[in-house]
Amino acid sequence: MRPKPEPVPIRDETPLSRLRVACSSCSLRELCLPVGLSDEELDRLDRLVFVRRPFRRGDHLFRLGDRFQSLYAVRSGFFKTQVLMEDGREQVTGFQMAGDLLGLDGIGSELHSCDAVALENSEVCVLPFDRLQHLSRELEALQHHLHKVMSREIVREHGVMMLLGSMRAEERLAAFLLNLSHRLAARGYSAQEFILRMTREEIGSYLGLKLETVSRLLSRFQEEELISVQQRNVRIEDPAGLRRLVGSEGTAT
Amino acid sequence: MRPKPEPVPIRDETPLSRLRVACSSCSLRELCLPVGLSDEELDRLDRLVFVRRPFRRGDHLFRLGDRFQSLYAVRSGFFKTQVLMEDGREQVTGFQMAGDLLGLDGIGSELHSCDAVALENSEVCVLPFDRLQHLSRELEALQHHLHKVMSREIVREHGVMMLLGSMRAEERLAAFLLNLSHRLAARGYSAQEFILRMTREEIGSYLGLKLETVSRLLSRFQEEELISVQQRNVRIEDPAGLRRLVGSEGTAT
DNA sequence: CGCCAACTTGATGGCTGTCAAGTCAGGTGG
DNA sequence: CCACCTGACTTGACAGCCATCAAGTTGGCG
Repeated sequence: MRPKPEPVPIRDETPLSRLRVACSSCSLRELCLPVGLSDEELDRLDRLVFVRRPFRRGDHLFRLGDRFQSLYAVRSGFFKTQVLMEDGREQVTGFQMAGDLLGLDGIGSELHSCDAVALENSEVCVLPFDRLQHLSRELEALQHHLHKVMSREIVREHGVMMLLGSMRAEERLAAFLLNLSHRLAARGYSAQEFILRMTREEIGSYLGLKLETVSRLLSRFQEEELISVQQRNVRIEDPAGLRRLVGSEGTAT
Repeated sequence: MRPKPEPVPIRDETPLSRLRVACSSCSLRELCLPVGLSDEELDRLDRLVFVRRPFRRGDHLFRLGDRFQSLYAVRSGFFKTQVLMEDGREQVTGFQMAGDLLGLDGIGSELHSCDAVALENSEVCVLPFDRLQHLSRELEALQHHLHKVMSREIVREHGVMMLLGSMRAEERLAAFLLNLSHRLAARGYSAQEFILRMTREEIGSYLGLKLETVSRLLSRFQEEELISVQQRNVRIEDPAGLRRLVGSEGTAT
């Protein structure tokens, strides 16, 4: 059922793979963990981060049941996280792009409680959690930021619960498109035009809908001139119209 | 629409209301923040916790938009948290009982992003967050436990997303009843027989269902001899049968 | 005792799921 | 370079689950 992952050592410390990445010079600095750190603090964070080799579409960053050791910051590319039921049903719990953190689910039980899968060729920064925790005891700004990141994840999930529990299909999809647009814009990409990195089925799983419903709604949004869609290429033609559909700012992720 | 709260100072430090509560002697010690602290560490935690006066049914512990200052540990009673949409729709995001922590949503933005409402007469311990954060920089065990609590909240919400996105109505309600039963059992109450502290509408909101659907399903579960229900009194007659309905251990909160 | 909120139960309808054919695009091999 | 093949997507017809609307019923409380 689930393809065997290529064997990827969690902490390969050989000189070549332990290529250092400088948070201090990373373009994602403002979106990722280092927010608000001083130069000296950034330098200390730099010393515990190391890049892991790239992932290809379909590769698992971690799986349900894997031992938790590190958080991962997406450096480039796109991931999804999903939880599974015994009968095989799966629920996508989020889509992560550059600057987003992965692995927070594992802290509580020392085991990962979901799967993280690359949706395209991607690269992550590895943050060994014990060292991160140790450092955050010394750097107040880092500690505070880590707490904020976790809190924001909780708030994001509240938004998803609202979406799944109280919205109709068209509201969910409109909120999803607006959210994607906002997040891409925050990373310097076009808010108006973008490429969906996930399938209709993955969107549907995230939104609690079937892929046919997602497809039908995308077609209908196009007829109503809210968007243009061709395969995975999307252009938001009428953001205000989409916002009207949702009845809110579309803040849910 | 929303009843005006009775004015409740967030930090009333008058001698009477600042009754000290000893974590070290609290019966919830094993469920709440102090897990794994030494005597000396417990003592230091004690010094920053103080009890707030009781809440009555319907009182707000905090509201969307309130300034975030403290976490709250439920000492007795029952709360719900909910998020609101502009058009008035609301989504219950959780039910909190003794030992559960409230307010994690506020850390990220310094503002609370949901409402917390007492479902019955209740009492909470107030944990000023800046002092908690400061102390957790010195006490590794406290720091680690705080991270675990936040991580577990994220995992809990994954479970709710699974519930809302991938389960049918009867599965959701069965999972809900099993979860309530487990949590009450963990606190020393009967796992078999308990009182629902929330209305059918609140259950429905949490589960993404209408109150009529909840009511119908409870009746059907009773016909099928899975439970006995009379108003808010519930007795689980056939936990295995409920578990079979869910297809999983019913771990979602 | 009477009121009201909470709850139950029935009838009906609509949104979204299910099943079934197609269509399209990209990649591979001849 | 082109034909084929496969996975992803679209679209239609139909069905079922759950929402909606509408009466009641119950229990708690003033």
